Amino acid sequence: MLTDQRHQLIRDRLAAEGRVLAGELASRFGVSEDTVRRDLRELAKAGHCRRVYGGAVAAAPFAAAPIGLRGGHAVEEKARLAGTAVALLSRGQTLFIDGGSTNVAIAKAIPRDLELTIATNSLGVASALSDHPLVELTMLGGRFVRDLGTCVGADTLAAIAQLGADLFFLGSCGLDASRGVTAFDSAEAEVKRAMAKNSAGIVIAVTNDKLATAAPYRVAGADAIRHLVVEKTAPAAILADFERQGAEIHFA
Amino acid sequence: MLTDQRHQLIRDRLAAEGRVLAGELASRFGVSEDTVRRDLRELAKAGHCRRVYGGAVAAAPFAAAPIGLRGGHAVEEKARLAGTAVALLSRGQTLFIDGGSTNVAIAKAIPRDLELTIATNSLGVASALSDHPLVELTMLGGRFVRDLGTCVGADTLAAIAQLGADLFFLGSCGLDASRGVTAFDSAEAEVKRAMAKNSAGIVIAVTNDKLATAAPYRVAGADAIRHLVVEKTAPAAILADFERQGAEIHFA
DNA sequence: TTTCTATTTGCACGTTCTTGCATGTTCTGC
DNA sequence: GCAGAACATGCAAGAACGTGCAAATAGAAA
Repeated sequence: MLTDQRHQLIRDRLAAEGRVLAGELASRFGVSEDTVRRDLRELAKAGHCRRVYGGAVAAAPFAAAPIGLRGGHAVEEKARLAGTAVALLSRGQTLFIDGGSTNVAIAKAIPRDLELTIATNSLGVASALSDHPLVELTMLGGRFVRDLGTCVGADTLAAIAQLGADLFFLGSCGLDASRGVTAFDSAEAEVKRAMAKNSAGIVIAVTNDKLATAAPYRVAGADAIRHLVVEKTAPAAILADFERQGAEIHFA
Repeated sequence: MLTDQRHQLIRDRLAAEGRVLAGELASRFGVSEDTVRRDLRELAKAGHCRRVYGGAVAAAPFAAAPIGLRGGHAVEEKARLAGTAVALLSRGQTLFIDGGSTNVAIAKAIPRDLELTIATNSLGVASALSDHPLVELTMLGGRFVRDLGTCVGADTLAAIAQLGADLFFLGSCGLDASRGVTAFDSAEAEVKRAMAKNSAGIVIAVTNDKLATAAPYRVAGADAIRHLVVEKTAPAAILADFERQGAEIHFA
């Protein structure tokens, strides 16, 4: 196994789970723990992770994610959500992924050996996927909105209209059992609606702070959500409301 | 087996698997590992892959390589070219910028206080511009080509057809006074042609190694070039040919 | 075809890199 | 504070590497 390959796999695992254990990696790769420790030391030196006793944890991705990763605190939590979310994927599927830091984390967590077709209007997601050799990637162009890191507008909508997907990873929004899925921006909401319309199922992965909140623009009803990926500590009462409307709950 | 044939097979394998092993390729092709190493060295020099101990991995086309010292000179030279190229810009202009590392350098070099409208099909250029507050940015979507870091295809062409620009920064191509501007990829050439058609002027910034070279697909004649940005050490004889056909030469 | 030249290839050599082990040190949980 | 795990460091074996050189090969010229 190539050193570089090991490094990549460790980074994948860091993106998916937020942490790695030296011993576990050693047995997985079939190398000594010393070698793993050397790898982790180098990755830490390059800023890809932070070394801790027993392994390493994901570092705040400054350089890796130039766009729209504002929430630096919840990095590890988002990586955990992402790891659970990508477990929903299977080979050959077609996905819509829109913007938001959680969706960037999900894009990073997608295994490199998984064959997928993905369309996204997020520059961050596209960048994260640009080194996944088996992903057929379509960039949905349009007017670039700096604050969101995504493309919106008529061109974006026209491109979406020509596509259909198995799953739509809907990100960065308000989420309320009665008001449904909502967005902060009109044009953004329009794009999300178009993606939702052309998808067989919607997946939403959220941290607790998004639960039971709402934004001005409505995207879809809560009953449109097929998979809801949440933290272990999410309030059961809120989740029950979504579950009643047909959502499948996945705990990260 | 022909050298070019081997190179192509290696590139195919890199595209499919993201990595290759020197020993594996040697036995597969029936040549010595030395030959394979030479191949990998050349492919790496051409930017098609990154050399690692034991083999090579697919190159990240537009990823900034701050650590790599190998291309240190080229990076510095490209930054100098970029600085000269952005001096051609003035407030309120509309630009097309396509892919290539030189264009990413140019995008980075654009002053943050300059008001511009820019359309690009390059993920790297878009990322570089995503923190320029006064740039109105349009992402030209389409099928994403990993090797180029750009979007191509019918969607891209359709989006370009709706736009017009003052200047087109045409990147990463072969450049010859008689054969004109050429590209390595058919779809890429098509996009460049569309951008050229809808632009009032073409700007090309090249390092010396691109001068007097040609690729299979023709994009435009040498007489279409309005501004040619070159290194100070560029051969005067070659430049004279371009100047005769109407290009304005700018030394970085 | 034959000859000449330029390129490619394989081999030998010395060098560099990676890796696992041994050693001694540091950290964590009890 | 103690025991054990995790760690850093030094070291040696082996693999991978680059380079110089000669043989082999391809392509052009005669």
